[in-house]
Amino acid sequence: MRIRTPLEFGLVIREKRRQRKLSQAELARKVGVSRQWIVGVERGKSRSELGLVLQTLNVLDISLSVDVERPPPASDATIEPVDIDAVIEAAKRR
Amino acid sequence: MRIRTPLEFGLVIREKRRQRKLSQAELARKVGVSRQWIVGVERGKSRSELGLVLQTLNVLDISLSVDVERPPPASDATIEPVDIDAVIEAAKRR
DNA sequence: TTAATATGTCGCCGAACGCTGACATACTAT
DNA sequence: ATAGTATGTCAGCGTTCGGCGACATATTAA
Repeated sequence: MRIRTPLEFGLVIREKRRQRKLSQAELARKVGVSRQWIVGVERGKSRSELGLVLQTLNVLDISLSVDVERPPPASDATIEPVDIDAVIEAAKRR
Repeated sequence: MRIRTPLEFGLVIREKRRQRKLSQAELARKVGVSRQWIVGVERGKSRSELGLVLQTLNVLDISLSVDVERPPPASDATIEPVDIDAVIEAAKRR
């Protein structure tokens, strides 16, 4: 599933926590945060600490991955233009 | 690529930023954060705000996803045990 | 080498964090 | 109904954030 927002993270976490039959308090203990913090992430709090969020995912065995593809922004040549004059200048100097 | 730590996030961001030939300053402007903040995430600062990190990934067209699989914690029956007495009790009452 | 960019680090600031503890309101099971 | 559990929210507190501006140190270009 594609993740774009903090809320989506929260929903995934909540889902997995329930699958695991853990209360917020139990999960909090395992992750090493307060129960209120769990409430926050699950509700999509955007300013949650990245590290704690990752820690939570790890505890719940939720694996996160980035696609290393190339979705070109729009349409443009990716070929590097060459400044021929600069090349010549550089060649002269050595 | 699997992401487990804030540092891994940082490395991916840095990589993609360079592919896009953006300076930290330019990326910062696009994301709407300070240049110092970019320095922080790229170095794996664990307490970076989740929302800003996601915003950065979006700007760089880095897509994030969670695997909805089931990597069983170890080995145990996932079959729910049934409390037969409880069921009978419940049936009596209605 | 020299100049220009890019990157990393510092201190100061107001704002928000995450924690504890306490309540209030669901939800469940008996 | 009623107790037990789960969840959401509040205030108060010390800590850290992320922004700004200023430097110091790479890295790159001429």
